[in-house]
Amino acid sequence: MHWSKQMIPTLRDVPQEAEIPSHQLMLRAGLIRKLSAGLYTFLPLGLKALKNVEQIVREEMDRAGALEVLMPALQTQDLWERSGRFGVMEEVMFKMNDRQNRLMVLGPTHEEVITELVAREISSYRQLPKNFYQIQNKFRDEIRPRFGLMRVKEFIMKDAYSFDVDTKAAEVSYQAMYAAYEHIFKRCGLRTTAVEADTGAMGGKASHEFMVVADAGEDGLVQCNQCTYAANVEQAESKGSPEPLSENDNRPLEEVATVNLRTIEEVAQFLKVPESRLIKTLIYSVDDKPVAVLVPGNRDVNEVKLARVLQAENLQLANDETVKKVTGASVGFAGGVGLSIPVYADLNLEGYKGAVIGGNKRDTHLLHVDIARDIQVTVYTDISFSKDKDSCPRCEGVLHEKRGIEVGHVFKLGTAYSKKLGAMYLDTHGKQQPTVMGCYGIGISRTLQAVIEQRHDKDGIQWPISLAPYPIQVLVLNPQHAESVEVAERLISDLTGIGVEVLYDDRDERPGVKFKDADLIGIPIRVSVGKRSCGKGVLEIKCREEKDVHEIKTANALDYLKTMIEKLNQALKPI
RNA sequence: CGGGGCGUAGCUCAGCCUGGUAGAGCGCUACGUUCGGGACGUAGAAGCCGUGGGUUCAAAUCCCGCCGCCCCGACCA
Repeated sequence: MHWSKQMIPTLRDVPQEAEIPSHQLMLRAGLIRKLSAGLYTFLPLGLKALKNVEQIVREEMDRAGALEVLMPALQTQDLWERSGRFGVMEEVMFKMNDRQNRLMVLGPTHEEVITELVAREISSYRQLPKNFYQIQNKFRDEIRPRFGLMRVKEFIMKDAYSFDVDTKAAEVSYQAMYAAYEHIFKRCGLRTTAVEADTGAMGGKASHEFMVVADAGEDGLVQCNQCTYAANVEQAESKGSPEPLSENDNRPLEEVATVNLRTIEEVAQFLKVPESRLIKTLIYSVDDKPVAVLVPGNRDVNEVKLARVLQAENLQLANDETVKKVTGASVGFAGGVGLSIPVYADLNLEGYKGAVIGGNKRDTHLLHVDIARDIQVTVYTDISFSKDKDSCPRCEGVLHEKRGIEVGHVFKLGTAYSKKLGAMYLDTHGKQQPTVMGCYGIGISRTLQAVIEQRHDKDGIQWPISLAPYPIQVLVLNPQHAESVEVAERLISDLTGIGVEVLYDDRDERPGVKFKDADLIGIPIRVSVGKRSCGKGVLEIKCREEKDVHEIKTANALDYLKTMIEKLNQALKPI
């Protein structure tokens, strides 16, 4: 492909709209252009790379025995009513009416559609297991699209759904997908970390997210420095901090005036104690009943964990009025002592002594709190967020907090959808059973951007050869120099002959411009031809990821390049 | 949706405070000189100053509304 015939609108300046490196580079390298917030056009180079991701995903899904289908993006609302998810998902769905005034939605995901299909088509254990996948556009009315392709309103996703006869068989399907995901991301040149995750609005029993560790990530995760434990912070078990939080203090409770000091920070500063010495008391409304929640002053309540512990449908911080009624004081002075509502205390607080807590009285806190002595705790349980440097819940190691981009997610769904939508089969005894489901997503477009986020330098993208729009780029430094052109075109024709697609920078530009653009768009192998190299009878070959330029005799160049491509491919082979 | 910022040429931005001829660099077109890491000269094209209203003799500039975009938060497979 001649550069002059391609459409590669590289930019010298960073567009104002882009903040993170991968987003900036996608725009500058001419991969994408924005139509509107959260909506992007893929330009030719971006589309080629995207299709390469798709192809890898397709190959690995096929290899894992999944069957490709394509479901409609446009769906009827009643399907969502039947699964009972219309309520939870309504906010993110684009909705419209057809000409018969039926309410339609653009699919944010496809559990409903596939389960409906399976309900109709599968009726016997003999037809199971099955795993269906598709690569298709999903639509979500995101509250805040951001970071280029990271979070958008329309994006490309691979979603797969497995159906099994029982939990044990479903586990096999789950593991097969987990393994396929490891292969996929490895082939994409990504380093990912699989973390235990919350299942959120998907429902279901267990899940893992595949994270690309990056500062620009939207999710927090913790990872053990010794064992393999890693989890989303939403989910991570908290074994607490290794540092001792309390001191041996057997003095009786004592009131202290804390006039207008409401926040943990203010009180800690005033009393000159570390924030961890305070006990944070929060009043929650749980399905309209108040409960008190106690966590160390330096930790935050994890509402996901809390909701799980309380088996709550609806959980929110209580309003000021309730707080006053329950504690007798306004927000800021609530404390766990002497409350007549259930008190849930974080595990980290067990055995706390010498603590400080709100006095349930305006402008008052209590000193020398001994939680066992002074507070009627209903139960100690894990309800706070894990923090950097917490002890690992699995071993003696220490957890480290990182940011991650979620590129894939695998869920064990159980039978919730199959029961609601009637995806039943007859077992060997002729009994009706619900299929046991799993679902597995990969953000294709997001993965593409995550690769750039992880593989770039100050000059531009560093594509893995598996995703690169072209594996090789040939620069003719001076198109006026007939011999250069001749040498270049002969090489290109040789490469094309063995099935290697080449980007040929034939533009009448100064060499510097071509070098800069080559680095920016990140083609893995660069071959330059100029007067100098022609004089020596060599070609200059450089790997985008390496510094050194290799001078290779023109006659040997083809073999050299073949080996180089092979080597680059080899490095991306899954184990 | 709450908080913050920004909308002026294709891109990056100045001009706005203190109202009076719409600017720079890059990019683009033509010609010439150049030609191994984003060249130089000359001549050009290109802007409803986001949008609607108001104030004023006069608005890119001051005031009000709206729209769009970006960031933080809340929210979210």
